Amino acid sequence: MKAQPAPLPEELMDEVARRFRALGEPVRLRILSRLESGERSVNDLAEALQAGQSNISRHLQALLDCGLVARRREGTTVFYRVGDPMIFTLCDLVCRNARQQAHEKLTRLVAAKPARRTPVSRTSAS
Amino acid sequence: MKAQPAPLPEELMDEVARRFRALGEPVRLRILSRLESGERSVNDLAEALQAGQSNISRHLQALLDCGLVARRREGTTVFYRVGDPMIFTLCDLVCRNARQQAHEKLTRLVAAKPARRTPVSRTSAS
DNA sequence: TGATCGTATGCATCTATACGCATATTGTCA
DNA sequence: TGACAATATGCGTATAGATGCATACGATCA
Repeated sequence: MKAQPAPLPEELMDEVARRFRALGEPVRLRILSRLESGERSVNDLAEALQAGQSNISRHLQALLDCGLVARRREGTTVFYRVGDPMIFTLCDLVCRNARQQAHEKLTRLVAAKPARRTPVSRTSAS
Repeated sequence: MKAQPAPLPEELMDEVARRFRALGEPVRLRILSRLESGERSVNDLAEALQAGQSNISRHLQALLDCGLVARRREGTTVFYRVGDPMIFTLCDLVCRNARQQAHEKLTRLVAAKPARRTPVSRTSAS
């Protein structure tokens, strides 16, 4: 009777990684960004993002595999839409984080006393 | 001097992608999971995760580059800690998403075909 | 100063994946 | 049924990244 608190089941962790990896691709983020305002067809996206149709199709497939988007047929065209608005919450959080760090970086640069030329700028970031 | 109207399209999106990509690696997620309970040394993590020391060191470096972890020296050992607790919010969200989808998948399977007889109740994680 | 411990890194290898091109597949219409 | 439009996919190539091994680097201590 092992009532493990189950920190995180191996398998689930891999699934989580899969999703993060899906989001870790600029093109896919751009796709999702476009989908924020509504569903789009593959060609729409390919044109808007200046990318090959097959390329976009594959990226959409990857997002679909993770359930990050959903799709709907209408004749021969397929419209993709965001599968879970949670995505944008994620992006907002990470975005804030990135801005924050960029800001800190600048602050450190300015704050670092511009003494004589640094011989070997040691990353004091430890 | 160019005064961009949108100060965060391309470049910031790439930064966001960088962070998601950093999180899109099972080993790194496991590292962060271990760090949730407090700071750990490289060797600690390597042993706990049954991985090579150099491997863990590199993963930590990758996380550090994104500011997802921070570090502190104490003698010859280096202790890493979580850089922004936001990480766990992200993981929670994605985790929920993964569970949800797993559940839906099961539901669909059951609804699709009234299986004549449940062979063995599969461990429905949720 | 030399020995040692913990960590970082150069190098080689192997796998994953992004991309373009051509083509297959699927749905619609004349 | 044939032609066409939109999407998906097989294949080859190029690049990124994960991993292990050996080793360099940095800090501590005898």
